[in-house]
Amino acid sequence: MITVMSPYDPSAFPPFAVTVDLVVLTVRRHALCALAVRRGEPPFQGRWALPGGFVRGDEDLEAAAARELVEETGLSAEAGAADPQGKGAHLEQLATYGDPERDPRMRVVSVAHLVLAPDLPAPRAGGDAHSARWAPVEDFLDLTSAPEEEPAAPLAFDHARILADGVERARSKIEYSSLATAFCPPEFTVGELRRVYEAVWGVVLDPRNFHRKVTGTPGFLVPTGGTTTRQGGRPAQLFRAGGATLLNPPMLRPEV
Amino acid sequence: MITVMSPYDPSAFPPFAVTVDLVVLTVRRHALCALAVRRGEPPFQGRWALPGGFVRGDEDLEAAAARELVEETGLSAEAGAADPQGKGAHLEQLATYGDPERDPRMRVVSVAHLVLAPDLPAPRAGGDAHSARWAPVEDFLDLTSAPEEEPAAPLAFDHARILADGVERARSKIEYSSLATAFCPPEFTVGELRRVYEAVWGVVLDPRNFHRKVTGTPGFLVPTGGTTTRQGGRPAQLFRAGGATLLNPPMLRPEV
DNA sequence: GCAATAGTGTCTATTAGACAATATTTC
DNA sequence: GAAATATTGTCTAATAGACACTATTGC
Repeated sequence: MITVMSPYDPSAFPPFAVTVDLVVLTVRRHALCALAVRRGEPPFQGRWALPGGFVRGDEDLEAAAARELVEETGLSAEAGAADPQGKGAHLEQLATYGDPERDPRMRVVSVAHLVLAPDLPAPRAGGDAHSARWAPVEDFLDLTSAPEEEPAAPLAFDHARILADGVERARSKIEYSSLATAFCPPEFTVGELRRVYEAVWGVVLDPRNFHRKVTGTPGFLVPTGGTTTRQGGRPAQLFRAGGATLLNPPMLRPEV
Repeated sequence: MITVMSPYDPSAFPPFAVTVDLVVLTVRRHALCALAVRRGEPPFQGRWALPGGFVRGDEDLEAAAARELVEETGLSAEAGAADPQGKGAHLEQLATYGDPERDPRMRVVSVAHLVLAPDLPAPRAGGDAHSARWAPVEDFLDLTSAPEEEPAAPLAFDHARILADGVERARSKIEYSSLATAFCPPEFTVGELRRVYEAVWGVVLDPRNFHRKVTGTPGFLVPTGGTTTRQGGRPAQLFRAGGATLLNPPMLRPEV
């Protein structure tokens, strides 16, 4: 006999676990890197995975993501348009993954979040994660077009797919938003911002046209008055992120 | 005493219900319209709501959304890049809503999906929804900037927020993708496509520049050879959607 | 004829991208 | 001085948007 559930009767529903997984991206040494933790338990014991964990019974999804972020990295997160000057990292919801087979133990729906952070000291292994590390996203994804290549460090569960979606979101979003500044420290130079774009897109940009473009886009950058020579060469002006979230005109990714 | 769950032990997790909700959009009579159903049970009995329902225990999220769509509208859905010629409507995941208070009865996490469909005959009331209707999105949202205005038909739960997010997704996505064709029948004219953009964006576009732009964007439109006079005036060429999903150059929304 | 819609052509202001030239530091 | 990076300027090809004009239907 088949029992038809009343569609809005919440007393009869299949049991789900809900988790948040985090795609935490940063730029280090000219490469787009993701945070991974090593799994200490089955399944996929010993494999790298995205940080994450269960959503608590009285906790909002975004709060759960922010809590996991603090536990895994010590980073405080600021969601969405809040925090323009960037004490905390940028956090936004990415997508939700609910294939019935994605966790071999039971039905788990994972709400993935994307975090963009400035270059950080080595991650602290949070909670019971045996270890944590930053690694170039190519190590996990094999973004080369050679189909026979396997990723150097295959991720557990469907986390490679989630990471790929997060990377693609970051790559497209820095085109039309000021989000690239989330990868920079609170004060940064035009050259540092350009190296963020170059690392995330994997391209080389003309420093002169880039400079003219970003300084000419209203609301993108605000000069702080200071200068720095930390890149060598002529001292560069320091900027902080302006209030604009949507860039008009957008930055154009070359060779599309 | 506080019990700390092992972060990856799925035998200890708070109970969640997982639903899918649908933002189904179409263009009728020059207006962007959304599908709403009238709730037959508490809470919010008698109020309009987005169609949706529980995800089954062995069902993928997207499959659940497609199933609900068929049940509520009879529309078949084709996800993502599949089905370029459009028997089925376009379906994509929108976002996930999990505020602990969003359903007064218990913890419900809803994975909202966005559906874009051509103009359809009157919706058939599906399942136990007492009635269903298309209504201009402004009826539910109050997109006028008058803050004292209340929506004509306030939606149940957090569905106004979900609908607003879906409308914004549709508005931005037709800029840089060929998704506007999802609002058109399998064969359509440039003028019909232009009226889609005008309705979704709420603007008036120059027919001459629009024509030059869309016919000059590679992969956007493919002429079928036929013509029609269903709009009156000089017969217009018929087109179907080309294979391109990303438009380059993008369509530009005026007065941003 | 008039009204309506479709489609082409032309002009102009703006812009993306190439690249020359200059400025200011460290070594 | 050489090398590195920053910053400004100039040129050119492409483009968005305004809008004149022609084409083809129904009435």
